[in-house]
Amino acid sequence: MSFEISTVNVNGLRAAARKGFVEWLGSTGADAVCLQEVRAEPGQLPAEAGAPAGWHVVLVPSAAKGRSGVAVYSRAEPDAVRTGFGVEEFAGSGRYVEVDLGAVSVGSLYLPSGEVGTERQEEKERFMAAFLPYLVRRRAEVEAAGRELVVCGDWNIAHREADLKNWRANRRSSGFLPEERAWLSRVFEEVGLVDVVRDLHPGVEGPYSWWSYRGRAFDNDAGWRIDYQVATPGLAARAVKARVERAASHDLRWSDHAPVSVVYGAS
Amino acid sequence: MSFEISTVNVNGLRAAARKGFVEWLGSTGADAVCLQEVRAEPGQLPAEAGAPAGWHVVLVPSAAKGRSGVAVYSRAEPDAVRTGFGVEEFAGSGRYVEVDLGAVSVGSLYLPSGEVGTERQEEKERFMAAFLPYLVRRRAEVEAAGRELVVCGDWNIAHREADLKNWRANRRSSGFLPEERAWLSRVFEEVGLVDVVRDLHPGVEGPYSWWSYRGRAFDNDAGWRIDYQVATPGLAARAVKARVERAASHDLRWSDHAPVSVVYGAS
DNA sequence: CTTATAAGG
DNA sequence: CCTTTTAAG
Repeated sequence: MSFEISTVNVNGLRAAARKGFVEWLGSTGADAVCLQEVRAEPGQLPAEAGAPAGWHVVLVPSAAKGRSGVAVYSRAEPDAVRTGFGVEEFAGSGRYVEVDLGAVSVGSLYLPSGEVGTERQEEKERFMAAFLPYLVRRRAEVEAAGRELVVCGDWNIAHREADLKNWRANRRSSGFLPEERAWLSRVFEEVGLVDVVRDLHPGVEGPYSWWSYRGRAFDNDAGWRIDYQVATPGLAARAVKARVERAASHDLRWSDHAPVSVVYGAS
Repeated sequence: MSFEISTVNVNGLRAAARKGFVEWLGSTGADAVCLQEVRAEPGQLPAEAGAPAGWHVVLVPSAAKGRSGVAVYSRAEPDAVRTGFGVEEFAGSGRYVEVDLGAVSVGSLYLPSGEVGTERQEEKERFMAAFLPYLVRRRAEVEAAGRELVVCGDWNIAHREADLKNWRANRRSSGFLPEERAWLSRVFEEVGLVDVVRDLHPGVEGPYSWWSYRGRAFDNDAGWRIDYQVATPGLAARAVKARVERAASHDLRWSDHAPVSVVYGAS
């Protein structure tokens, strides 16, 4: 049986729920949906967003109110849930959760956004340094058990020039720094995980998954591809279809990111 | 010649301007309009609200950004402008301004709102204690010069039971405390200024000028009369008509207060 | 419930 | 530009 996974940074689930997330969730064919930047605790959400009928919800908020927060919504009940990735500094940061759904472990990642020359960029780099060994370990564990892993989410890094519209102007911008791009290359080349959407669509621009709310970024399609599904090779080989659900108009947007969805065929 | 004065707490002029204040200002027949809670500096306002054609604007913001702020809009250019009332603690608080328009001085007052048991209630009481002597002095000065005075604004006190819908439930609420009501009585009885709207309409409930945004206060007309025109007896005797411009529907509200307007006949 | 603010993105 | 928080009302 095939299954579909979607991932989207909702930029505040309370606001997204008012603007169209609930309708999107009702119409998606996905079996699992990974969310980032929920920016709310379960009790702050309306039931149709926080406990929708037909879905199991695992929500890991940040200890800091109104910040970060990741979730996995799944039609099947998860067999297991793991919160965080075992690094003290990022415990309680609401940036990673992983659920087991049959033979696949599905992670929802919200990698910190940075700003060059600030402490937030240093935090982003510490996160990257801490998360890479976790990926190495998880790949080994998962494959030793005959299972697969996909880490979905907002990785806050565009990998190559084809992954953002204005790459020349952004060579010194956080999210496209050489050291960030090199780190992502290590995830793909050293750890051996696969950028599923790029694997299915080599040699195309984008598809972008984030457009700033500032200026005319959305109208000009001045986007970035920073939301990924990063999978073990065995699972990546089963990916048959990928799409980014870019809103048809500004009025239909309910986040500054768009859902990135992948259909995986039967094993 | 008769003239009309309106007073209204706009609860943030930027928000009010988006919701209907500009249209109201364009349709009013008033010669002078006193505003309270402007909550903006002139440069933060769109021209149609901050510098409308046909009006002279005197705006006194608070030193604290986004707080308080009073203004007088007048069709004639003021002959003089006085800011504050000469008490150090409330200098820069954006709570009082007075302009001279011919033989009448028009003040715009935003008396602090309080909350029982808090420092804000103590500040309200210090303001009251400091403002009363100012009124005494100004009445004497104005009348000695053969002029009149009207202090318009949000006094944040309902005087009598007829001045709020739920007076029993609010006997211990800031805005209807015995000491606040007694202070207003002193303004009327000792200082000898006149509550113009009540003088024209004795023995009626209200008319209320403020309805909380919380709950169903507006729909239930659970209002308070806390916005006043308080005038020297000579001017009060010339008042011929008063009204509160309560919005016809929730959708037409552009503030939690409504304009209180008085027509004064020729002297 | 609504207006501001500030920080975050 | 947008969503949060916090303070104020």
